[in-house]
Amino acid sequence: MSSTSEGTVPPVKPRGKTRGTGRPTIRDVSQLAGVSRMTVSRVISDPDLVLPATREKVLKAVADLGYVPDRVAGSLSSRRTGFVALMLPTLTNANFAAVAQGLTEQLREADYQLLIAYTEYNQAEEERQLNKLLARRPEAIVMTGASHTRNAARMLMQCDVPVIEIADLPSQPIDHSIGFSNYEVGRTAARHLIERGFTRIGAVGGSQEAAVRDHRGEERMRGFEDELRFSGLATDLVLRHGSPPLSYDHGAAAIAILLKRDPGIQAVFAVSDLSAVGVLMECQRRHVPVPDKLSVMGFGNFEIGGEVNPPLTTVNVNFRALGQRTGALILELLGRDGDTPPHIEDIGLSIIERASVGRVK
Amino acid sequence: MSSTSEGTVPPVKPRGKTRGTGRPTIRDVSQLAGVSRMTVSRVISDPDLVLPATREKVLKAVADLGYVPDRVAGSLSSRRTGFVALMLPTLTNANFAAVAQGLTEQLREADYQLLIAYTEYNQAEEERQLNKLLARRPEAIVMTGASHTRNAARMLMQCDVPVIEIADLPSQPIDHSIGFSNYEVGRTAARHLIERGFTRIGAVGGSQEAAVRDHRGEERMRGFEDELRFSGLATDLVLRHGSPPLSYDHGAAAIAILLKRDPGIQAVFAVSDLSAVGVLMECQRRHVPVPDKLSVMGFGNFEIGGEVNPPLTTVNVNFRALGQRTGALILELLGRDGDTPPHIEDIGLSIIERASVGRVK
DNA sequence: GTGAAAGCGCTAACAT
DNA sequence: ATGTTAGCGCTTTCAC
Repeated sequence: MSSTSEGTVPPVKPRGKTRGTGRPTIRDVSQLAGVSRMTVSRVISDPDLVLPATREKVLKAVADLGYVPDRVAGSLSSRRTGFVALMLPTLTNANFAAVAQGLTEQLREADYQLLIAYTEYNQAEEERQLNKLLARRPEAIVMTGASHTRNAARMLMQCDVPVIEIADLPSQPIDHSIGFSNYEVGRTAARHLIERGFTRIGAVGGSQEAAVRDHRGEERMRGFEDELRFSGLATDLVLRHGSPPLSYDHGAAAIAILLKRDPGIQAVFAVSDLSAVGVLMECQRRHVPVPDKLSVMGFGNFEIGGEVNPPLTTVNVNFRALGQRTGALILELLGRDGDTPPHIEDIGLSIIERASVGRVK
Repeated sequence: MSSTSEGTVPPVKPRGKTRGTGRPTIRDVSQLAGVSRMTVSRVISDPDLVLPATREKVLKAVADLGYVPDRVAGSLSSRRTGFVALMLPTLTNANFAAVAQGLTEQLREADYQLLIAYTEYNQAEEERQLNKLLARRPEAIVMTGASHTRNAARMLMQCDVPVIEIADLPSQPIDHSIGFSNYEVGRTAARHLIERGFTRIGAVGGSQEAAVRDHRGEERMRGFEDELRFSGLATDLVLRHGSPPLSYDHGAAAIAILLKRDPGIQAVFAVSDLSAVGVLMECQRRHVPVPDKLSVMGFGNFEIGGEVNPPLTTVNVNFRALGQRTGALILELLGRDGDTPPHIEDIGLSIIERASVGRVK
């Protein structure tokens, strides 16, 4: 690690804008190796096209110069950037991060690179970010969510690359879509609680009056409330409170409100596991036994839900697999020439039953 | 949303590779507006350089055509890509996501865009990703961590853009650095527990034999162990177990081992809050009262740590601020011409005292 | 305030 | 298997 005692000085990074030296270009490599620039280009992109002997000469020149190909120039010339754009509401949510992870896993092999933008759940910001993404000429665009500004939707329609809307099955897909129905998540959760005999059932989600809104979460709440209504149950314990991103403290505050509104509440669904864990923690503090007194259910199958006491029953969607499927679809789409009909896929959902939900005896 | 009854068909996204139509270029705009391409370029990049009347004409043509400037071409020509590269171990860690968030907040205004790569705590992967990042000609490079392969270090030395190593103060910084000492985190945590009178103190971290290693976490363990030793305490309860990324289940499994090794253990430090929360949950299940029987301390000030019962004492580093400071430094560096001396900054750390740590009476 | 010419570093297409 | 030519869409530079 440290320099030898021979008086060798540790290497020092050249600093500032040393224009004039600049980085080596493909031309420098070609001159050093005594071949044409095209040969160098071939060695980089498809080595088999070149005689082993020539290849070695070139590779040596590349190594000696520390040449790193310029994909900016390459992209312009070949009209292939190798970028896939990904629009996310936020990075600080394990499930969205898992989507990015899954996508990357698929795309890495094929040498595509993710260009991530995030909106903080703000549609105007989404439009602004989309513009910047489009300027980078991605070869495919992945949008999380199906709700866009008028302008953003137009831009997505007009751009000549595949668009994939994920994590929400849009009623009017722009192009391709892989996801699940958040509305069904809500209904499924409600059905699960109703089947277990509960009649005083509540839910906690975000306020629809908040400046920041989570359309997916609102859909889950709507599905939940509808299912209660269809089953002839009251919906007065469906609470919309606070603004996204909803986390632990949201659940803690919300359950306090509901317990006050009706101390006899039997079960509650939270739009997110994080919020549900908040409910659980608040119940611990108030010595409200879960599930004996109150059953709690969440959404998203976040890791923490499986670790708390009691572990949390949750509606599960495999977000990592969602990212992987999306990546696979992109590879397929970009492999094909010409026309491909829209691919619409529901990856479904499941309930993970754990101990936080009981049953009426 | 739906089409009118006038027989208007809903717009349909043109699919496949409709080469021939293609996107509008600056030339299309210039022709439609009846000006030169340079004038269009000026309207895009610095509108004040152009007469209001001309500007309006151009803007109208831009809107009519749905023109989106091509930054690939722009980057090649101007030799400014507007990219800042960010290398992260993983996206699925709230603190690293917070770094990205903080960075973005700063860079957004100045129209820089993050290019994120992640390594899954794997140095060979880091080198591969670094190559791909460099090919995109970022104007600055942010590396998380200070431990690189020989090749990666060389590439970072040779590239002619600022390099900032963050989240770990390197002993041999390549260029700039903003971070904190993970070793000091460990020592600080140990001191905190020792000051409270504990003598049978343990720690849980990752195995150094694992294929995947977290050098930052290992530093924290080293600092912790050293401090115990300096204070004349035994280190037989310092447990290195499992491979990163360490999460809840790691803590749960590790504390089980330590409780077996010495049921009299009084306090434990976990390299990460997630692991510490796992310890807490396992203690709940085993009815080991925290902090009365066992004190627990973590690192990272993850949100969940403040929500569990009892809330977790932790060593806090403001990662979001770290990202912001890094963004500010980059803006400063890129604003300057020529030479800038290395900027080395310790953002420090603090202890957040909560109820999970008690005191010997 | 606006335009014309040249060229960024690479690759597609064709030629040998 | 390798080389030559032309040009990707923009911005720099300099002229008017």
